[in-house]
Amino acid sequence: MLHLVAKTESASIHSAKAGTLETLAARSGISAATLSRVINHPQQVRAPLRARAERVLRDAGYVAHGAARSLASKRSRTMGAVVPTIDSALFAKIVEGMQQGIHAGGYQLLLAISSYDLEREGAEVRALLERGIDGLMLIGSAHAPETLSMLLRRGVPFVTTCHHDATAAWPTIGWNNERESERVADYLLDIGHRHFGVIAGIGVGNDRAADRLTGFRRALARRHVHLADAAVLERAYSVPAARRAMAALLRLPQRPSAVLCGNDILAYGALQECLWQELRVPQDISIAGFDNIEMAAHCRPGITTIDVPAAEIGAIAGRTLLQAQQAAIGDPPTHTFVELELIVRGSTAPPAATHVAAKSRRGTPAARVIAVAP
Amino acid sequence: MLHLVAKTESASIHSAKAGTLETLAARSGISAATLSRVINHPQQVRAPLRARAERVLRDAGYVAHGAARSLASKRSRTMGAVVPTIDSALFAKIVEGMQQGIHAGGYQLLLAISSYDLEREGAEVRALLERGIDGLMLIGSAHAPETLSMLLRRGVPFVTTCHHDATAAWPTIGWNNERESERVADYLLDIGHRHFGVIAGIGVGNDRAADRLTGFRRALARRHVHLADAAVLERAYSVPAARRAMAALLRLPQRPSAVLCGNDILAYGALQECLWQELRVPQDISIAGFDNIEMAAHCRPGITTIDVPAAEIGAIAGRTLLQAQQAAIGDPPTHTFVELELIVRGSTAPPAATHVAAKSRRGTPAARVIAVAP
DNA sequence: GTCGTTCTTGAAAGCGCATTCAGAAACGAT
DNA sequence: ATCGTTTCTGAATGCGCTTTCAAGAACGAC
Repeated sequence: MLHLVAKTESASIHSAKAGTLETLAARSGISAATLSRVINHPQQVRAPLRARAERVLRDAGYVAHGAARSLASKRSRTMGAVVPTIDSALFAKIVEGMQQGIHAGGYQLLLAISSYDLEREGAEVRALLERGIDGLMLIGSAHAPETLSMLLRRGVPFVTTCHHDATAAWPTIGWNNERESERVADYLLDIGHRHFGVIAGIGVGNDRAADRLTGFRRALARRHVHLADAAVLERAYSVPAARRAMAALLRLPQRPSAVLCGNDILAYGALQECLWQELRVPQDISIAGFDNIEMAAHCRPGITTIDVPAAEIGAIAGRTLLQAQQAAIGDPPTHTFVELELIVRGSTAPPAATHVAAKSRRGTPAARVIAVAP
Repeated sequence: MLHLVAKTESASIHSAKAGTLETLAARSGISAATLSRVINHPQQVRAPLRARAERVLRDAGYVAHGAARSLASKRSRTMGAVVPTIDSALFAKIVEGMQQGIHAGGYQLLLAISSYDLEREGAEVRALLERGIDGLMLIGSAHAPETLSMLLRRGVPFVTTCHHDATAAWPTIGWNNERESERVADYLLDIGHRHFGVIAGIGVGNDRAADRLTGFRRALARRHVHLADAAVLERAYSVPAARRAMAALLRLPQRPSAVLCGNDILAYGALQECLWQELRVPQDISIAGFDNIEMAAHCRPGITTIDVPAAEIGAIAGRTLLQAQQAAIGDPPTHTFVELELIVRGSTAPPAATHVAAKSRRGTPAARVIAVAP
């Protein structure tokens, strides 16, 4: 290692002034303009000269000065992303997908984290704008008005993901959270559940969490199934918080036969609490989640959930932003509606006889069930 | 929403030319130089003028042009990070910690992903360098020589994390992976295990995985415990891969009484496979991991592992890089040695009598056990 | 061989900002 | 009031690159 250091330090002396195009121009006799052309529009330079220029560039180990490039070309070759947290399999996958998506275009990713705080999000967007990002991905539909206006005013292309809004003036890539969570609830209703508990994400500043809760509520209301206020808990997305919430639900006078969770983290926590309390899932209680993070498939029992193709969403966001670079401003936004699948696993089953006894079981199992795993 | 759009579009017309300092200077009668000073060195401008300038800036909704700033000031206020993947609780937390760490200094994070590929890593570093990052965080000690030389030549401060190397010419923030995994093995040896299986990460281009395996081997060798080649599996960090590996270990003629895993993902997969095969953990088999990701504490049984304070490591990396901005080049690097803790949970226990029978149990339980959870 | 075209190429003009430099203003001492 | 200092302020310069712009080279048609 030390050897390596010594070696490279001598190299640094050697190429100390390898820096600018100007320097190379002076040294090689090829003008800076031509050198620049070779880098950006190779076909504009005739083959022989181009070959020579390429050699010069390569030999000097030339690395362009991004800031100067951005200043002159008015493009930073950088895209931004602001996510609530990256310590979530869902957002991590989305970010990773986006990174891959823009990588093809030679773009780099500037990442910012909002911690589920709209104000903080605005500050981050501003910081990214200041860095001159060429495009931006935001999560969901809930944003401070100034955040959006800042974006619109600067004319920086941006997309919002994890929700769908065909009326938005910018591209959205996602699905209808209300409808999808309705589907989960409908599925549990279909297999006979009538007593529900809900562990939702915290809805403040989080449209996905709020919409999913709304969806749960609507599905139950439509079937005239009562949902007591005490049976609806909003909790941060963490396993311990979910466990505590589940424990609270289990203490309810009328214990739910099924618990709808705002995402798989919550569902996983709920599941664990049941297991630690020696309850059998799904025999004693059914649990459903949302997102289909890796863990949902690999815990025991597996968690019934809605699959979200996170990496793909990120990739689409990236590609959409890439396309927006060419597109004329004013073009109508392209909205990508993402089809989600309900994945039924072992964490859900019809309620035990005692629960169903008084109720008649109507309805057939959900039609859109895609995969059935143990 | 639509309303909002309309509103902001009119705003855009209003402040269309709010752009540059030059423009504001012309409009306000305050020179661009002073405006710039108010932004960067407020104390250099007398209070009355400064107040006026601040109003001008605020009213215009001025947002600096990062590229121009970078070009003129030679600093981009941007730090880079290259991680193997972000879809891992460990790296996600490190990145998030770093983001928080540099946020204080007004820095933004440029994120790149190497997919455990050293060549790709080099390309990403180059791309980040081109963006003019003021500092960089890399994971581990394994890097292409050109990557390091590029960094050293450009004189960009960088740190490497998740390993410790007091001889490195740049700051390292981490621990000794060999030694820590030795500790895990020692603990299992201490409680009586003599038949081991190992599910390690893939060591190619991943010093942490390789070192951890070396540590396991060394601990066993020191106690003269044989480890068959067939009992050592290198696998990608994924639950399904780990499950398959565990299944293979369980088919071994001499079934191990304890399985050492390269990280918690592997341990979790191994655990799940055992459970699905109706084996009791820890009665029938003990499993240990590394990293202490959230799941390790919340699965059943909990996984015995080494706790890695990931977010803190990221934060330290960020702060170190921040400090490096002021520091003179040539200052000796500060290496941060991170103390790790062994966390014993329910996934490990002394081997069943049948296993220990022939062996005498020597040694006392590891001294450095920190927490004991069910 | 000449003239009109089309390609190539280099010189030069910024991109928007930070900063140096020198002049102006303010201040203190006499 | 005057001069010497110190503090402010604005004009001008340049960061390194991309991109006109115009001159020069190459080429084809006659």
